[in-house]
Amino acid sequence: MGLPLYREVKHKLLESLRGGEWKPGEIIPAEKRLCERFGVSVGTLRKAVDELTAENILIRHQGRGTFVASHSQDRYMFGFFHVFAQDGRKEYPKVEFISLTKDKADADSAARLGVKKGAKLIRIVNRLSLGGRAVIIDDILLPEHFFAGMSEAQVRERRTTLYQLYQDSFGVGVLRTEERLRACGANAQMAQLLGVAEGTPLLHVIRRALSFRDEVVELRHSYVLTDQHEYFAGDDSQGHG
Amino acid sequence: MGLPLYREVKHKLLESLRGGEWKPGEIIPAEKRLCERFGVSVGTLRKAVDELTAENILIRHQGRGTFVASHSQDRYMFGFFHVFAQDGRKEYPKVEFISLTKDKADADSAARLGVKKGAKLIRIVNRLSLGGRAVIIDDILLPEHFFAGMSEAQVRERRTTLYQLYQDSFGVGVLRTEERLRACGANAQMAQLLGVAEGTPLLHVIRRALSFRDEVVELRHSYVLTDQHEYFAGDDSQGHG
DNA sequence: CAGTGGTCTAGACCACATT
DNA sequence: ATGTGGTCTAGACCACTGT
Repeated sequence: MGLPLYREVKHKLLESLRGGEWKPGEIIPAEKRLCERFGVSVGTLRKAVDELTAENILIRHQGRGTFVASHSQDRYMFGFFHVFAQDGRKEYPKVEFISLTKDKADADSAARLGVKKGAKLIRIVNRLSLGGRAVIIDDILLPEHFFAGMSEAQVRERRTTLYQLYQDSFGVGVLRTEERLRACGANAQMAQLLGVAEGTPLLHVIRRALSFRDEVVELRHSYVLTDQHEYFAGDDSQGHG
Repeated sequence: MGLPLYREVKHKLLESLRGGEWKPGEIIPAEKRLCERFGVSVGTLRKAVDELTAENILIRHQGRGTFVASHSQDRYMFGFFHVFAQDGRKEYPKVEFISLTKDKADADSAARLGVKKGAKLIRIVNRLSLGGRAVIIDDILLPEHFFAGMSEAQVRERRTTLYQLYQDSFGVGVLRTEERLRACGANAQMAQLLGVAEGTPLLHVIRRALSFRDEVVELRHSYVLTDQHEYFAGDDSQGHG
């Protein structure tokens, strides 16, 4: 044992979520129901749910209910997109599809994705603009076994974020991401796509997107032109009232 | 009122902290005492303290007591230093003092520090090494009114982190930081200090360090050589048991 | 209105650290 | 043994949302 009761409850909730009893966007039973189901008091149940909301797995709405987190335009903006104009203005990027190809994992991609070298990948390249100017190249690598049958049309014609596409069309929910940053010089292709000279310093963001089960679902290399923009690394949640 | 009781309690605790009733590193009264003092129940008091611990303002130790957060080597490593070897190894940087000079705020520094253009600054330059190799140049700008009388000897001979020096010698506690990242090419001085060619792409980290009262206490430009190292932007706190 | 999450209480007992 | 924070209960009432 040794495990606090509210942790056990949390694990039982996670099991139900992983098992698909409640899907992204759906409501989960009221606190009172869950208390009866698990045989605990409100305070204990709430502490379990508190932790799950802190981890962005559940979302509470007073008076309405508690919901399983899902990907929306807002959540994307709030939690996953970190590049802003230097003056701090927030703006949705305009996404321009460049290509979708099949590829195989090289040593670096294999290590970061947790697949074997040579494993089949789908590769998507996008160009993102902010304030009417090309600022970011996204080079996205997806293990094919999560996204079998993904077509160029699907990606090109979507009217949502990629993460919503993963979720809605492939049942792959991105729960959290982990980013590592470096600096590099623009190669010929990036230079051309961004309209800058070869060798221009770019911010290189390496993002791994993780599922519920902590599988690496996407590896994304973003190359960012930072002469007029900045990447924000702040703690998301601060309550300094 | 409209403000939940536990928020009021939190604010009262913050006032006592700001007023200096309890100083960094000191213990605060036991929960029972605080309950009596504020006339609330344990649960309510705990909820207030919960938020303050989540914000790294207080630290609880079961069986010992609750303490005001202070800067230690570990906390520095855990919360403020984000550059690691590519393979993920954590390592304390070796810090080498380069210079301490007096300076005046240019437009950019003034804006980021929240002082007037031309305000007096103290400027410290350090070189940091990881794995025996120079990897980071820190260019640190301090508003002089927070750090009057800071001497080169003080900075050169300290055996602690800078943030501990700020706290112990000037009563300036760094509570949280906010970082923005860009890419740039090495200028002549950086190139020389890092032993690379001029123009080499560097990661440029712009950190603002904030006090209790949300004053900007330090502006730090870090220039990082990322051929063998990466900057980690992950959420610190994750409890995926 | 009924149902939901949000706050709050007054106590109990447990786990841990220090004396 | 004492004092600390950590967990848990069984209720109560409030604030918000939808019908």
